[in-house]
Amino acid sequence: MKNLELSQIFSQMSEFLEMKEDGFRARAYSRVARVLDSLERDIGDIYREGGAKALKEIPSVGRGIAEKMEEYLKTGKIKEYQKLKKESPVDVEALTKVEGIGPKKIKTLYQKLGVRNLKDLEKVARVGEIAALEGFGAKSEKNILQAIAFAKTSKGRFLLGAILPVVREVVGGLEKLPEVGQISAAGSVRRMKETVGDVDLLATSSQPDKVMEHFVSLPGIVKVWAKGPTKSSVRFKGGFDCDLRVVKRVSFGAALQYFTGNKEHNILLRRLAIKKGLKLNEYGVYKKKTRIAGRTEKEVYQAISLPYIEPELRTNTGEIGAGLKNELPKIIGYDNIKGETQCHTDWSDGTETIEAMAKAAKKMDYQYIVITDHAGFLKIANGLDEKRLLRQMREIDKIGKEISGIKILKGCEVDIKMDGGLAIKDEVLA
DNA sequence: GCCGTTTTCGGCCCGACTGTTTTCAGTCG
Ligand SMILES: Nc1nc2c(ncn2[C@H]2C[C@H](O)[C@@H](COP(=O)(O)OP(=O)(O)OP(=O)(O)O)O2)c(=O)[nH]1
Ligand SMILES: [Mg+2]
Ligand SMILES: [Mg+2]
Repeated sequence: MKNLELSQIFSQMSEFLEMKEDGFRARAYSRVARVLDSLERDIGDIYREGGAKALKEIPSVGRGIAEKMEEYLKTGKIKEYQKLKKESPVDVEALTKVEGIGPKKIKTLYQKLGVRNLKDLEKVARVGEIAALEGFGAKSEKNILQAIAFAKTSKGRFLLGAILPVVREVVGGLEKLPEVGQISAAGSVRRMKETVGDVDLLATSSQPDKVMEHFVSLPGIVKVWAKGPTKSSVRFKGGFDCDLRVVKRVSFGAALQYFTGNKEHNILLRRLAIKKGLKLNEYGVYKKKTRIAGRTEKEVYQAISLPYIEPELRTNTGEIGAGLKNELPKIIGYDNIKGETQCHTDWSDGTETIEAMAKAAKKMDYQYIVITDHAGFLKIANGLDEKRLLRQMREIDKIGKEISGIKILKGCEVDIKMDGGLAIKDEVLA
């Protein structure tokens, strides 16, 4: 699978082109890198099956980039990339990971100080050579040194499941504030992407300064990257960043749309707005100077002739085209889930009682819950033997009569013996 | 470099924060 390799090469080419002030070509390469990152299929398979023609059918891939993909798949090299790299032999991948360092600064640092990699950068910053540079100063030199240190301890992307508890905690810390109105997770967390690069949060308030002041002094923050009245960004000690945006109530929908992304989805919406003679930003949809939508996301989508699109679908994979034709798929929501079919209780290795589990399921509007504790010989999970299993069944019947509005069903996660048979007799299971 | 039921040429999303700058470039979301 060469998708990742190609994406990284095109990302670097984008930075090199930006150094050469070729902004639009740079954007084309950066776009195609993002497309490759989220491409489900192996680029090699696509090429083998359909050749360069199939490559060009990938959005944002045209003749030029298809040729480069083909060249890489055939030879393992891209001449254009090697040429750019020879012109500026710098490790753009590592250097751009330093917060605040981009292609233009890399160019200056290379041309004036010969900086090629992180080590070089740290060295020239330590001896004060950066501060003396035109366009830089004492502050930027200090920031660079700090940012290098944080880049070294950065953990990259996080699993959604690992970050959700943290999101709840930070949201909880902000909710306490009387100045905070609405608050919501945004970004890749709200889109429920499997991995997230950071935590994005949106709040409404008529006193944003107070909210921001509170935000940047939350416990566990090790660095404030930026702080302003509508946008602040911090690093937590867990190695992840958190961005907070604060807007007025009237802009909540537009801001939530903007901050939920993804980036390409946003750009497509904004282009759609332009086509209609409108302007879309995080404050609303505007006709000339007047805001015509912004309070809710639905309002924003409708103002540009689209149905509401669920966050999970905002991935720039055809959802806008589907929306225009009213062919959006229905996604399975929490309220579509009718019951729980696998759960453990304190009868085996769970922590809650049957009654507590049933009540929790009822609270979630489930119609039924199946109790499936371990059963058989596995002592490590406190598995039920036949006697206890039968006793549990009687208990389930009893609790079922006590709690109305939910059906408690009997089941179990039964061990399989070495000979392939089940560890509980059929008569008991039936 | 990509793209098109307004275009095969001429556009390409739009705004916040910082530092260094006397008016804005660079980076980031
Ligand atoms: N219009 C516009 N919106 C952007 C741009 N960059 C980011 N955004 C919006 C959409 C993103 O989903 C949102 C949050 O930015 P992030 O960089 O945190 O991206 P996101 O959370 O989608 O992915 P992540 O998992 O953090 O890498 O901000 C941009 O260049 N233009
Ligand atoms: Mg994010
Ligand atoms: Mg972010």
